[in-house]
Amino acid sequence: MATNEDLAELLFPDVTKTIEDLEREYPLRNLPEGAQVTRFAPSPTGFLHTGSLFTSMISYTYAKQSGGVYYFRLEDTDTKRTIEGSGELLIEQLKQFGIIADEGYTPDGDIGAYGPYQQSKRKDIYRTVIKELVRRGRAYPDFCTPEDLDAIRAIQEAKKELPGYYGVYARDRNLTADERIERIKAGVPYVIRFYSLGDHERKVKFNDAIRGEIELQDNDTDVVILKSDGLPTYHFAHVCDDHFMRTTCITRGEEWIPSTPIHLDMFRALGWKPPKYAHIPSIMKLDNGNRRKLSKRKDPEAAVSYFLDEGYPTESLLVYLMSIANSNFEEWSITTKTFDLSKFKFSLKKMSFDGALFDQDKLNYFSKEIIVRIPIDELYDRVVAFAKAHDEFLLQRIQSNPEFFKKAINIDRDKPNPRKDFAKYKDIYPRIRFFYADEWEKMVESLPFRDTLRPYVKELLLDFKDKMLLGVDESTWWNSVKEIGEAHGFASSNKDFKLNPEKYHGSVSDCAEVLRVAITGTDQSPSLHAVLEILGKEEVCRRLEEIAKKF
RNA sequence: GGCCUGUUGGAGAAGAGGCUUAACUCAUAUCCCUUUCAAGGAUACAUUCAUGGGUUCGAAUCCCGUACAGGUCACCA
Repeated sequence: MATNEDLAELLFPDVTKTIEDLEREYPLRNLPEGAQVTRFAPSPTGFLHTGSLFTSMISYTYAKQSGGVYYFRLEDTDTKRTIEGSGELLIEQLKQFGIIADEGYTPDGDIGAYGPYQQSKRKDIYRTVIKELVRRGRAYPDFCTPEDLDAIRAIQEAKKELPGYYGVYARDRNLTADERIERIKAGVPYVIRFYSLGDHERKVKFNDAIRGEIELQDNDTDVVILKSDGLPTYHFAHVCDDHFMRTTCITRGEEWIPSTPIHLDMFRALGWKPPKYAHIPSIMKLDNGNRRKLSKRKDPEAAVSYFLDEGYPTESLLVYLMSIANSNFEEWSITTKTFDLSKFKFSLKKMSFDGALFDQDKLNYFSKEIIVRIPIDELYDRVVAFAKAHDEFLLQRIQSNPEFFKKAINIDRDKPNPRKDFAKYKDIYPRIRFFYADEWEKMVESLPFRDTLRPYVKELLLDFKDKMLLGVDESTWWNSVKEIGEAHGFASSNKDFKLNPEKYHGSVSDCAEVLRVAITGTDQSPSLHAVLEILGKEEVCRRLEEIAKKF
């Protein structure tokens, strides 16, 4: 009569290592008390999701602030969904946000002593552990076909019982070693399942680092741990990898809460100490009055690349996400007058349990505050970098006259109450395009002069051209505008105009409006004085003359 | 359907039996300042904490039920 030992040998003849060997190979980390080992472990199935950035930011800061280790592991066990090169892309995008792993998978090879950091390269480890499990009767080959499984599920549905491979429904659970060996030798395809000793009627408790104690029904299903392609499932890989990589805190999406009993069941079977779990809430979006998870298909803001393409500084998104993670961050940043995330004391306990609605307004608010604090030279460099990556036209514009561009975006940014015009780099050009002669030419086709002002436009503009002072300080310039206005019947102050509206055509503000429309093509612009100084006398006169001619 | 988690303003949320007349921030509105816009300043915005009961001298805070929302039940993670 064959034993499980025989079965294990038949299944994994090439495995010579034992779990003890692995324990020695991956010793406990020598870290100070309280230091946390966290990880970000995505599957290479696409671009970085905003929720993933959120989770990785939390993992990263949690590890860093505790003096621990944050590493990156590639979970590439789903060969069907794997997208070539997306692992590299994920790392690249994370890097732009300053989330750089201490160890882990990189395109140029692994860094760190706990690798491989790519699940497809860890087969030997999984097989070693599973061999041991088989030997101990805690894992077994299951020969069910997908059709068999469907049939089981159909019965369960009909009987309104819980779906799953458990108890009497676990068809191959109680096969003898002989029967198993016989089928394997006959070449019947199989997967390896975990042999659960759990009791569904019992409850298991665990302490979530965010939510506190969670009580769930114990796992009693024999989940598959090794797929027919020889790769492990998530459940098993998580238990194995996080054990041998010595992760202390699992940060993962809240959708994993219901399967935690499976993981705990396996940790129990292996006699390993389970890590701490922190289930991170997902970022939500309002859709027809209902909350739902940010969806990559429906919501552009679900992809981190969207924010990069729009030209949000990376710290804007990070700061926004931190304000969701720990709502006291905002007050902290106001009192300390800084957005430096590394100085903020992050706490898992302060996280809220339900997912926040993604709030573009709030992001924009933070981003304006952040951009206005960037010194002009650095801002310039950043916009250039953005243009190089995303906007060829803007790049040409900037390079045609860098100093000119720099002045145009710097208007009134140095004041105590600075202008906060830009939430993202994409906002910049539309606001300053009138500075460029060709754009201005396009705009003058239809100028928003008010009808009541039109009769005075020509004379006013001509006089501005001849008599307005340039190259002087703002109040001197402004006085000259007032004088010209007065000569044409415009009150030199709004108060005078309001007192005797019948005596005037309008007030200085109307004069300024005429000037503004002519020069900038719009009735809303930053400080006219600054605009005129940047454009220079020659261009100002040219514009005034050209518009005057049209009247 | 079973199980789990959650429910405080338009949004993020403080709050942990009396310090709450429910903090703070964003958004919105109005006013002030002002040559437009932006910025800034001021004010307004939950008689009430999903809902119904209960405990208590006292509840957003504790207990029970109900409703609603989200998650999960794969050889996907």
